Amino acid sequence: MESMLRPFDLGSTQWYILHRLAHDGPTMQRDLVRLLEIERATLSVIAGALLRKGLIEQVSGDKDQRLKLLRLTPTGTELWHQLPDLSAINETAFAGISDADKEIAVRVLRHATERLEAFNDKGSSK
Amino acid sequence: MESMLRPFDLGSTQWYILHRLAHDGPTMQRDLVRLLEIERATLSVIAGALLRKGLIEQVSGDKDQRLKLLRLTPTGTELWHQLPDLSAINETAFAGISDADKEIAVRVLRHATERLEAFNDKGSSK
DNA sequence: GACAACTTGCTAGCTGTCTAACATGTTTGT
DNA sequence: ACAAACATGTTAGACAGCTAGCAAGTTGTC
Repeated sequence: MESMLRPFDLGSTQWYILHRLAHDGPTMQRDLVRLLEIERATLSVIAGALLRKGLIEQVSGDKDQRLKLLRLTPTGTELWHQLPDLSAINETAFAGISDADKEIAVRVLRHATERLEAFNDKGSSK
Repeated sequence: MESMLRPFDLGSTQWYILHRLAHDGPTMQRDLVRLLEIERATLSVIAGALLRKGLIEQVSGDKDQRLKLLRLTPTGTELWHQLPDLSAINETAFAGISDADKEIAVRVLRHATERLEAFNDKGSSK
């Protein structure tokens, strides 16, 4: 994914943000934190990169001045349409693997993740 | 893993390097690149961090002056013995998952990785 | 022996991730 | 109404990873 995006000077998380803005319209920064499951601070830096490149705009909310809305600029929209189709990545990776096996893999990883998060929370609260 | 090592000011890859040096003795930097499957440049930086902290030594080879041998210092050995047991991580993550399911998960991920690497190599040589 | 090719390591610059600490704005509770 | 608590975003400093390009040592070929 990184290597397909490199010619466009984009990273994978930058792509996810553009994807969201292109498909679901302007989005609150707060909500992107939940959607992408990254920290506020991480998003702040990455959004800063997209801002710097002029691909998105950041507008403060009306009612709640803390909230900031992210939205594609015309430049950003134009770039989005020029990007290659990344679905080949998924198809390449999982071609020839049965749905049953994919489901098992997902389940194993999800359970491991949940257990490690619980373990970590327990340890840190002590 | 990161959160268990944080109190000791170590990152996960730093731990892997110490692990190798503690269990298998001094190792050539070149070989660590293969063992950890990271780039030369990445190892260079991380070894630099361990050097800075005085946990390892870096010695140029006799015959081939390019080669550098990494080895634990007494300080590094001492720290290693104070580190907590990280095997709990593995046990926590995969407790209650059958061996068969674990094997399937490993297989799915390995195949996906191999296919993506092949895909990537093909694309870049064009 | 000399020059080319390869190997090894390093630095610079980028991406992404995190925690900690801070600034601001909103809500809540007295 | 004012102070405390909570929410949102930013900056700073770490860690880990990558590519590109440079420097230096080794090897191989003519």
